Amino acid sequence: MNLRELATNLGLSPTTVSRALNGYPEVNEVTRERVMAAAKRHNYQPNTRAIRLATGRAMTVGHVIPIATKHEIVNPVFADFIAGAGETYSRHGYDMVLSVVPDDQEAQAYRDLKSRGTVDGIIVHAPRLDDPRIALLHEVGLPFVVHGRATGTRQPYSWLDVNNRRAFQRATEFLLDLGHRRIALINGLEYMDFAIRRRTGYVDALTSRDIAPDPALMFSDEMTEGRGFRAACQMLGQGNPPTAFLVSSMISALGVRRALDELGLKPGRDVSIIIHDDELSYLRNGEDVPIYTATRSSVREAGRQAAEMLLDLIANPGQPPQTRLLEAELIIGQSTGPTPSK
Amino acid sequence: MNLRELATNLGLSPTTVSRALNGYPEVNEVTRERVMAAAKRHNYQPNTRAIRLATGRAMTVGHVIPIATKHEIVNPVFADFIAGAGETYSRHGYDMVLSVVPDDQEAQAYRDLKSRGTVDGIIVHAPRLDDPRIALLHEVGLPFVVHGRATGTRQPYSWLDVNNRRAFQRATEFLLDLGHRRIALINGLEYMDFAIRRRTGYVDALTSRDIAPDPALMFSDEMTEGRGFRAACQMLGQGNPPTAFLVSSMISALGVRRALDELGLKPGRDVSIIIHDDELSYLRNGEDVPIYTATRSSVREAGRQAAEMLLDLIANPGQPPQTRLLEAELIIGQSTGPTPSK
DNA sequence: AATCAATTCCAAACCGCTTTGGATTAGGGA
DNA sequence: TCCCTAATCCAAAGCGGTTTGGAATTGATT
Repeated sequence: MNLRELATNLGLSPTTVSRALNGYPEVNEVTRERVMAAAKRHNYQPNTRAIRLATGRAMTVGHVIPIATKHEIVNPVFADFIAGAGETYSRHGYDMVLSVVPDDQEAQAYRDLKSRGTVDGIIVHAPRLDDPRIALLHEVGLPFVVHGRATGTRQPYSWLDVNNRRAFQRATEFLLDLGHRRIALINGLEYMDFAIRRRTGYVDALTSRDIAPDPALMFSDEMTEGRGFRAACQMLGQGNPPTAFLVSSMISALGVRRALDELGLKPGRDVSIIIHDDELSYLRNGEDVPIYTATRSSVREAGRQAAEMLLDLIANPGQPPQTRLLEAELIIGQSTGPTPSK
Repeated sequence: MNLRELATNLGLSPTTVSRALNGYPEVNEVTRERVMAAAKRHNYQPNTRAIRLATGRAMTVGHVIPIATKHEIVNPVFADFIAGAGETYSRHGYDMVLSVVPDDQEAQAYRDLKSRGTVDGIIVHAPRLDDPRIALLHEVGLPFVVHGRATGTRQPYSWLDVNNRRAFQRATEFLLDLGHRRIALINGLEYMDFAIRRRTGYVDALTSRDIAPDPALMFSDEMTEGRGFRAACQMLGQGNPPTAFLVSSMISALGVRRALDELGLKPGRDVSIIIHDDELSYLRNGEDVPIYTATRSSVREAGRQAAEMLLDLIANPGQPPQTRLLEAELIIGQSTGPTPSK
């Protein structure tokens, strides 16, 4: 059932039917109701392909997922962010397309998305230091919102981010207040923007209490269980081991915990741990009471809001870039305690 | 730059240009090369919206992600499956759209996808016992491939699945061979098809050795860390505790491990653990040597293959349903050992 | 009664591509 | 030389909607 059929069926022109369904004022209310009823009765759904061609809008937003040919790791935060963003899109009648591309073809992927008219806008994931995608998307002329920020970028752009610096500063201060002086940082890869900001927060907190950051206590790598385990083992095995860990990810923390287990150390008693908790739905920080003390910020909510921002940008072109900084909560769990008197 | 411009630019008709670019035989090779060169030079990309309308094909496949309004958990396997499927799609010039919908609107989502012509085919995730989506999609007339199977379904349909029954049967036998008699099963929700099959494999292995399955050792619920922890605590706290655990998910196993830690039990020595390992990229079972003994099957590879199957189904309609059963490997890690003599 | 504006509807153009059904030209065989 | 086929190319008709620019009708105003 298409528009033309419906129209002849009603004894009306396609024009009128289209207008009736789309709420234009130049159609009699009585007629409109007739049309609406007929549309429902015949289960008429306008063909998206035709709408898109006619209006020139794709009614679609794109998410590009670069797959590294080497260590092909999917961002664990991705699924929940997508779920949040997806909610927003469907509520607004937008589709979401995911482009999975080898990471060396990412730029071309954006260009194609634009020139083929597949999407109206883009969400940029996992921004890095001096991320080239921002300049690229400006050049290409596709509205976009970055989930995170890209230190070093000159041009203004729209972003939504968690206040990573502040979160890790507060977490570090919390540990300092508990008496810890040897605080380790198990961070993500340092070309990732969030990792840089978290380190900054950590270092700031230490130096403002006249503690020199110890490079031996600062680790940054992919946030996997294995890397977390190794880093923790190494740090705990050295002469002057840390009494507390600040860990950028729940998953790395699993590894840290395993290291503690192997050494017979109990979190919260022998060693303190604070993690950053993205509230991933499949890896909750405890069911009712938090297991880990954590800086917490829902990545799904970030997805919802980033999508809202993007749709707004698409609806109102020429608008100046929008930014939104979310504050993480510091929640107290069972993984932190005063420095053991030894 | 669109087709018409390119054509006038070349002094040709749009017809010829279209045919030249799409490899039709009724165009002179010399002309074709001229056209190709001009297309590249002007960076011409055909508008997908127009192609879709003209050809009637969406060049898109859909994945519907139902979000439960209650326990809104995103399938942890989802991201990697999508990554795998996405690779296949981009290689074939297909787009992937994700529809995030409240779970009570899932049926309508499929209907819309069809009647609005948004997609050419669908991947069905996480099938259940007597899953109604299969009959629905047959009725709607949209090609689809199920990732998993749906016990109880009469009509034939295309699916790709891991041999869950066999995997868990072998794993159970392995534990039996090590001398274990009290083997616990920490399973997923029992309305999920895979969970049913895994239980069947487990029960079969036990009964064929004349061991009656003990309901007190069989747990099934959402596969979260918390539930795994609770189940393990409860089982280990009872009079006749298990000496081995068979766990349906890496994530549940994290909880089981935490329970063991709290009781001072060491995996592989005091208690054995076998998990099912989907080879999630962000939760590897050890970096080089496996931590857990596991039944292993890459969900990303499943995504790749399921997508191939679907594209094949789309390209050759009227084809009988295709099925593919992947065998899981049983890999030996450090989490299993003989029953402690005690 | 005549005029004018508002209301209501429609025909046709358009979005950018594909595809059908020729038309034209060149080459080969009788 | 004439006819037929093959090789090239093109005009025009879709695909299924939206949107522009009227046309017809109605009602109010003078």
